[in-house]
Amino acid sequence: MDRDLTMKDIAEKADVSVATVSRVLNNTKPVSSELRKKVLDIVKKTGYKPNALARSLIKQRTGTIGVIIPDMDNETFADLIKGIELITDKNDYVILVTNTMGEVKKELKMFNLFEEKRLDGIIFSGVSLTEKHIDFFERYKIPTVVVGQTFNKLDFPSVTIDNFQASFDITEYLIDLGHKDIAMIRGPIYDIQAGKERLLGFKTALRENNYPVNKDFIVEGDFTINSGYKAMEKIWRNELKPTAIFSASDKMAIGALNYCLDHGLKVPEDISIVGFDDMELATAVRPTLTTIHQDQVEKGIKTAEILLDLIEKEENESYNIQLPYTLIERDSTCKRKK
Amino acid sequence: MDRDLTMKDIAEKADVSVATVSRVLNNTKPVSSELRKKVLDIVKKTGYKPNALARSLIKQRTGTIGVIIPDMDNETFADLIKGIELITDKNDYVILVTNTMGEVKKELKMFNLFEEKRLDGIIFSGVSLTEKHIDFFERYKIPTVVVGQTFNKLDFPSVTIDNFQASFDITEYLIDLGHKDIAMIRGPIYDIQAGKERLLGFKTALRENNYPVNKDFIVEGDFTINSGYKAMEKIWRNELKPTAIFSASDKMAIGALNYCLDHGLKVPEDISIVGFDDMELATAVRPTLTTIHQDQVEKGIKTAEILLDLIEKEENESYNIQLPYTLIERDSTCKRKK
DNA sequence: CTGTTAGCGCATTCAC
DNA sequence: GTGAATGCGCTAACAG
Repeated sequence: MDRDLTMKDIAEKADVSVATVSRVLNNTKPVSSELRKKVLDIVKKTGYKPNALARSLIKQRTGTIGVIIPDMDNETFADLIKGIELITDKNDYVILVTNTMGEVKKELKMFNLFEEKRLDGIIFSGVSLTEKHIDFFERYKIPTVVVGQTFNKLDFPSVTIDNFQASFDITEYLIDLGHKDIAMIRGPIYDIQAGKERLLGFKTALRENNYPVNKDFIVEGDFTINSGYKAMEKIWRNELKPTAIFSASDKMAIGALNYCLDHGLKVPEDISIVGFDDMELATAVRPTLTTIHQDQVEKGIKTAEILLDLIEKEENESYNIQLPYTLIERDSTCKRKK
Repeated sequence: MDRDLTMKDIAEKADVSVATVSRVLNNTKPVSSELRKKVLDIVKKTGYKPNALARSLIKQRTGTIGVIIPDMDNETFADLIKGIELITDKNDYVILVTNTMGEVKKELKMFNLFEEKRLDGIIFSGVSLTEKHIDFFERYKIPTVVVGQTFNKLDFPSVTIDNFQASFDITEYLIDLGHKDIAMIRGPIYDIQAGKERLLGFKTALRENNYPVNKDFIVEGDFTINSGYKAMEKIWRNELKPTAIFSASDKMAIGALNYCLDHGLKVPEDISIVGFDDMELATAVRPTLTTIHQDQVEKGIKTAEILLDLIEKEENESYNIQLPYTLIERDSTCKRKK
């Protein structure tokens, strides 16, 4: 490959100084229209493109932000990124995405890489905070915003929904339908928001209605369809059968639904099932799934907006933004049969 | 934010020259273990991280590659990226991902940005080639590989599956089950691989078995669930009803399936349905979907491997790699009832 | 083995 | 308005 064209080359061809070329390219200082045209012509003719590396080196800004998520194969995160990209693209930033698959080692590797590449900011989600993470962020001050979770030890702005309240609401919805024996397929407890908070909302709703919390009716899954299937299998082994299932994610709900369908149980006649997230999957299956809708794209948008504010206005407050959610009633739930 | 620590700072603190610091950091030339230790200690204590921008400026390599896809919300592309990342990560590259949503303008913007940022290579998929694209690539010689499609005008290496043959196979599979009246929900024709090739395979299989190709039995969708639903609706309006449906994507197949389910048609008893891709969705629905399985992660891996070869070995051949596929028989198909 | 020096490509003083 | 010179942080000759 030939050597890249540089500003010097353009300057020589246009018979001006590099400073002038720089000025017309960046509109940073007045240049006579004559020289401007001359430079622009050469630039167009040669297809010259400024070297962003050199520019970043001087300006101390790279125009790229790093995004760390567990797995973009999960529609939830894919949507989140789309929201982020909507905003970053509009502001001429670019995103460096990485899937950590929950591996702490990979997370730390990426954090380091982000630092070396001098990214302007970081967005991350689903990271389980270790001592090393804390060390990193205490030393390296970079604009950062967290999405879908919060940290107590580190004060980054965060955007989430009120997982506790949403779970509470959908549990009460089941209770209002007359259900008493409600089982929950929960996520891992170390996932504060989608695991712990949703479980808490569920339990609290039961308690406030004076229903007992039956330990056998709470089974853990890992948010996959398969784990939902397995969890349902376990729940159904109990003497007492629930008439409703609250799953902490749509995927696990689909797993539970399939278990029912595969074993001759009618949904919702025999058993009502609700999910959480409102992924595309929720309306792709039959019966369609009653669930909590949250707008991931919007979440990404908000997150990116906050980050860009942090970067450009150098604000430095820490706050948590809660986005709205809605309960969407579909065909997987009905009143308890007497 | 304080000024970053530089190599000069480290050199001063360790009382050596910057060259020495550079040498221990890059293991590029022998350094006495005494000095090496001294430098390493300071680096560790201060948390110094080299500036990748400055390094890239010299080495003419950024260690980042650009990935352009239509929409990573599509599991297909999400998996592809995961495959790519598996390889790039292992080789200490990083990827810049962008969703173009099919907008040519965005594609061109990103190509330009990639050039300015001096990325080491580009992978793209689902791009509809315009004159401007061609101009770009003729001027800017950057290692590039295409996935999921091929170009005749530009000779980039590409990795695909044999869409024609796969479609042919699954159509014959339906024919072997005794189906004669088979409808197809196809994709847009400008999508050479997933649209045109799959349609061709279908038609060819019918012709080779001396079945007529019924125009009313070929309806176009856009690969979404909803378009599959609509397409099925249209197909079912015909006087003659098909006993089997071949959909060019799982999503459209699910749409068709839902139309059937919503209108009292039994699948597969009344009508057999097959999809294409074998996404997670294919086993999430009931009945589970007979489909063509292709391994997107593997596709991403192969693609990235080829690109890295291109970059590091500066090879420059153009070839097309076809990955294997398999027909997976599930519950959405059965023999035609007499 | 180690240090000095010259750029990588650009933006930005500072003179004119 | 314009040009010459300085340096962003680093690597790679080049000497020693």
